[in-house]
Amino acid sequence: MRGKNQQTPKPTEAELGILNVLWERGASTVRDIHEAHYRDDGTGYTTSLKMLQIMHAKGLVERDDSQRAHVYRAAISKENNQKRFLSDMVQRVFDGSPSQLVLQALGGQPKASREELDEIRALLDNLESGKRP
Amino acid sequence: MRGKNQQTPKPTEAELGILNVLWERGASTVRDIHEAHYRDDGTGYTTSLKMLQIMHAKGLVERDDSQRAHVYRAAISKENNQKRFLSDMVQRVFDGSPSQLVLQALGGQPKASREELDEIRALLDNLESGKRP
DNA sequence: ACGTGTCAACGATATCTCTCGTACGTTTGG
DNA sequence: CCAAACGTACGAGAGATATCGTTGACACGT
Repeated sequence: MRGKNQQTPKPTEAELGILNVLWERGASTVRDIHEAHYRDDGTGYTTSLKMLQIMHAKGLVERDDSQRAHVYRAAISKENNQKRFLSDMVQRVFDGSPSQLVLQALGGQPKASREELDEIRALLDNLESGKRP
Repeated sequence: MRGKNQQTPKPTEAELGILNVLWERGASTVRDIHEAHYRDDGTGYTTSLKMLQIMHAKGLVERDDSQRAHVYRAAISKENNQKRFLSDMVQRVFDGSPSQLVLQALGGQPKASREELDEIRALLDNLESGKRP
């Protein structure tokens, strides 16, 4: 089905919520994920299950079905997913200019702390001094 | 109409494409927008029209219907929309940490030019010296 | 006055995402 | 040994998004 597709599709809203659980807890059963993420909103267990199945069909998660309760884990890394969303957003909202995004992000309401600013500055120094292949 | 709901909904994918055209060209007729944006993909004219009508109903665009060919213009600024998307994304993909987004954006593949890096550095200096909301 | 072409308005449809109910198999406690 | 609990699979269906066809109004040249 997806033999040639080099790229997994971009996760949807609900899928992202599940992926966040997997990135945080590591490999988990459907029950675990459901308890951790859908505790309050009254969502049914089968909804979680269906989500995982869909995500598995899309290649977003992998699973170990050797046990009765299948164990799912994220098939893409959190950082990779962040880059994916980032580049999509740069393309669609920031005219393909990453720095424009950075400027807007730094000037935004949720202010970055002093430490974080320093961290960013450090990264800037790193980028400027050594050209990384 | 401006009393209670001052928040326009977040633009969808297709709506964003149209908004980009409006931000670039300024106020335009449906025909203009259609020619500029849907030239290649064979999308019909009525599709463009319908999108503009939907966006108008949502408050994403305003229009001047004094002429026969109505003239549409964006009802939200590009910068505002960028902030909107940015904060949504920070929340959903970056655990609410804007600096994490910045770090990922700077470290990513898409080249950030020397000039852009300097610009970012300048902004950093600005942020550290004087606090201006 | 009339036909031709452009336009807005509206409804119908296809597709995607998310949710749940039901069916059915497996494990386990009494 | 059997029933209750737990697990997966599957399909139906609600809601949103995007696309298109059709209809009627209006302007303009001849």
